Amino acid sequence: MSITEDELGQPLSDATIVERIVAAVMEQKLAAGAKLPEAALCDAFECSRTQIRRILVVLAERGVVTLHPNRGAFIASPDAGEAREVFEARRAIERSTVISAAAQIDKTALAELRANVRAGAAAEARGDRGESIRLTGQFHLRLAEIGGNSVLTKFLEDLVARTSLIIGLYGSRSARSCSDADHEALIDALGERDGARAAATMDHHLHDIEGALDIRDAVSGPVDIRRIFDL
Amino acid sequence: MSITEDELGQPLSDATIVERIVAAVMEQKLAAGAKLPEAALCDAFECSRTQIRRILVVLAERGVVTLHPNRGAFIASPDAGEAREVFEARRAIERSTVISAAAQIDKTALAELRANVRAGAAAEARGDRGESIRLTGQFHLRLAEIGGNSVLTKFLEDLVARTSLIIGLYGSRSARSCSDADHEALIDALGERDGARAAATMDHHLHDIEGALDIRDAVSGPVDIRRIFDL
DNA sequence: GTAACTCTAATTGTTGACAAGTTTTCGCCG
DNA sequence: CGGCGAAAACTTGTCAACAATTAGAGTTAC
Repeated sequence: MSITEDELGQPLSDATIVERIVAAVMEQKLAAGAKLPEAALCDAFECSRTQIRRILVVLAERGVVTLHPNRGAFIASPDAGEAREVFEARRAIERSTVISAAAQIDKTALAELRANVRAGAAAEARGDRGESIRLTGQFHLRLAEIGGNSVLTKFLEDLVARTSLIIGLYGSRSARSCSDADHEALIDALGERDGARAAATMDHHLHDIEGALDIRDAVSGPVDIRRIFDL
Repeated sequence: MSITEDELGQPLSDATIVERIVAAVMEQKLAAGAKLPEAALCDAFECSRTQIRRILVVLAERGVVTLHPNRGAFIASPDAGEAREVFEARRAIERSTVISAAAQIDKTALAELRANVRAGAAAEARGDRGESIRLTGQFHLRLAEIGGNSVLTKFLEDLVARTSLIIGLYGSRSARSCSDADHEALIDALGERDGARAAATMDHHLHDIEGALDIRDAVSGPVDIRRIFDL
């Protein structure tokens, strides 16, 4: 069973394949550091190597994939510094998107966001961690879309995917990535069109997520085995 | 005479060629809408079509180039909506970079920024518009580097290049893109490590630049010739 | 038992030829 | 003379074969 199953259809577009790979990353089905062999991708998506190589360049440009010359493509694994930079970048961007969203939001959009939170809670309840993570990412992206700036939304898409990798790398098994309570507080502020409060809430929210992680670089040099085992 | 003239050297790296094309855009040597034929680029940079095609994908991903299927690559020409989005994105990002920069800046970095302003003024005085524009862009990027967030810096690199296109499209011939006075005010605030003031100055500065432009879409539909000539 | 070395297999990177599509040119007709 | 249409020339997109590099297995020596 292939990932795509395009039912005898035409070849998938670049955009579609990129989206599917990014989605797999967000659902934690592709972990940081995973190898992406060209042949396997060609096989899975039933496409040519030319197309896959082009797609890998795009993913590398987005920071989701790292290309090692002559060794191939791997899902990126952000180090501690990059992880912190991604969160700082998200705070900068989402502060802006959420203020715009507060100014523009309508009943329909609010209902949509509430539905997202409900669906996320349901996924969490039934233990579908991948879907839960995907939905919380979706929440932030929907917010950016409501804000109406496609340039910022595109930046945020990349950052959300990279955040999934960071949570996979530095998060504990139990901790939730985004709390529903935070998202609800955000929705409340948006409902009252209170941009400043929404921005403050978002800033707090992102700090919380980052704070719940244990962002430290693994020691890469000559490891002191004795130290690790307290000998 | 080729653009590169690598003096019998090894083939240029992807990164180098991308940088050179972006630099040409920033210096307004490549205007919005210009066609980039693969053959011409291969010729100029003395490289293979494979490499050029890969580079065009990267530039497209960065928003500097637009790819029209079966028609080739063109320097992007942002419409009015995109232009405004780019400025809003810059305000979001540069607010953050400038606050970080204020917290981290030292004498060396300050001197460097002052030198940049002087060089820009000199270029302006001798009428080297390209160099002047390049240097003002450089100023903003240097600031981001001082801020120390490479993720935001990379985003800003793309936005600065796109801003050059926007200024080329919507700016009047005479207007300067970035005023030296603004940059000096920024340096002053940074020198006093006053992040909040630096952020406010930057916000003002970016609004000024945008305000000096006449960002309107050319009417693309059935043009009313009579209206245009006031008949 | 381990470390270093070699050889094989597999994967990535590049090249050149070919197919598909688009622009331009040229000729024809109104 | 201007507009229309067909054909040629050119440009882009794709593919398959080939070259280059690396990972891994197996072997040997210590």
